Amino acid sequence: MRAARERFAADGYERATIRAIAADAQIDPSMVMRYYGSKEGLFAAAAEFDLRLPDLASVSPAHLGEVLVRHFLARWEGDETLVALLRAASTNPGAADRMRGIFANQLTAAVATFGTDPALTARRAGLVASQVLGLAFTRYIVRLPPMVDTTPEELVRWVAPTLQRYLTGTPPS
Amino acid sequence: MRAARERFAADGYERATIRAIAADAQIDPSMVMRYYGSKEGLFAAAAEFDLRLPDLASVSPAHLGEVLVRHFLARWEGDETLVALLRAASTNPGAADRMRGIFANQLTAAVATFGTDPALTARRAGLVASQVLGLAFTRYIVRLPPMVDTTPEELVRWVAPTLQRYLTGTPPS
DNA sequence: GACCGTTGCCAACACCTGTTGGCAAACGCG
DNA sequence: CGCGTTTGCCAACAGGTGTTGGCAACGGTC
Repeated sequence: MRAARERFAADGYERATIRAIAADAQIDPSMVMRYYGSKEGLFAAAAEFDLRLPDLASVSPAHLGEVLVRHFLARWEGDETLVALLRAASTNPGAADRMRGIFANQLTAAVATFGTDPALTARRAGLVASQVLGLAFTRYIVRLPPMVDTTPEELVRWVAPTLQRYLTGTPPS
Repeated sequence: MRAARERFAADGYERATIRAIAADAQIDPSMVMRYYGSKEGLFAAAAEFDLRLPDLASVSPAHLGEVLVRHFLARWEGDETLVALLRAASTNPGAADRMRGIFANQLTAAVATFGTDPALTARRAGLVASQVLGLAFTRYIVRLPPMVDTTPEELVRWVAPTLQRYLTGTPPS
């Protein structure tokens, strides 16, 4: 399972072969099939993920953005599942589905916990996702040098105000 | 060529097969090889791209963010080359290289045209890239509903202030 | 008309993919 | 011990991949 996540994170869905994963885990490829049924099943099991978002209702409203960026960065650096999902979502419809589900459900739910116009929560969550995923995409996938070289803390300081505005800012005219 | 771009944009690098591209273009797969040498060569030719960034020096400094988002959105909607590149960059190292080059050179150069601390231009460009690519990723690749349903003009209004701050804002303490 | 480069098509190669079935060994339990 | 289940491995299948070479038809040039 760890081997699967590593391969999926490093190579994406199509390049990560069952044979390579099995070799990493020092088992036979057919074992993978017997346990997970198919490659899609394996990926589905490997991409199980919980954002573990904190309860935003108990966060000082002025620090929502900061808390969120810090949380996402920590989650990303500590668990390569999200990177695997991110890579795979670009080419695999099932992975894109799952990513959509994670952000639509977990993130939108979190955004909804603190009082905001219900008609806008989905859009606010979407905008937050766009910045957070863009951060991950440029830092972990494309590896743009300025994004890789910047420390997490510095990124937090730059990006936090963005999320703060997406979350609590007044809608533009 | 058009068929190649469409396939790469829709399927990503590994799923887009030479045979399928050739079938779309109603030619023989071996013709593709003779013209472009290899699949990588074909992709390199198909992914040739110019952001066509406007001259930022001649833009009112207060509207830099707005002009940039609008330009990027128009560029993205009108030419699927960028989507192809974005999809492919997640799994193909060569495509990631090219994407890095495009944003490192073209975008950083544009950011450098208006006076800003040279030590910060790369970081500013990186942050802009993170928001712009995140926007594209959530809208065109993962297709998060709130990002797909929002009109370009509304997106401009939400995102412009973000880019504006990344470009001209004072660095956070 | 003779020549040569291009265009087009077909078949095949070598390789890798996910997936399947069978068969031997090990294990748990009555 | 005996027996059913699990574990592990090997070989093979069927299909798809990028890539190659050859061979016929065409088109312009002298």
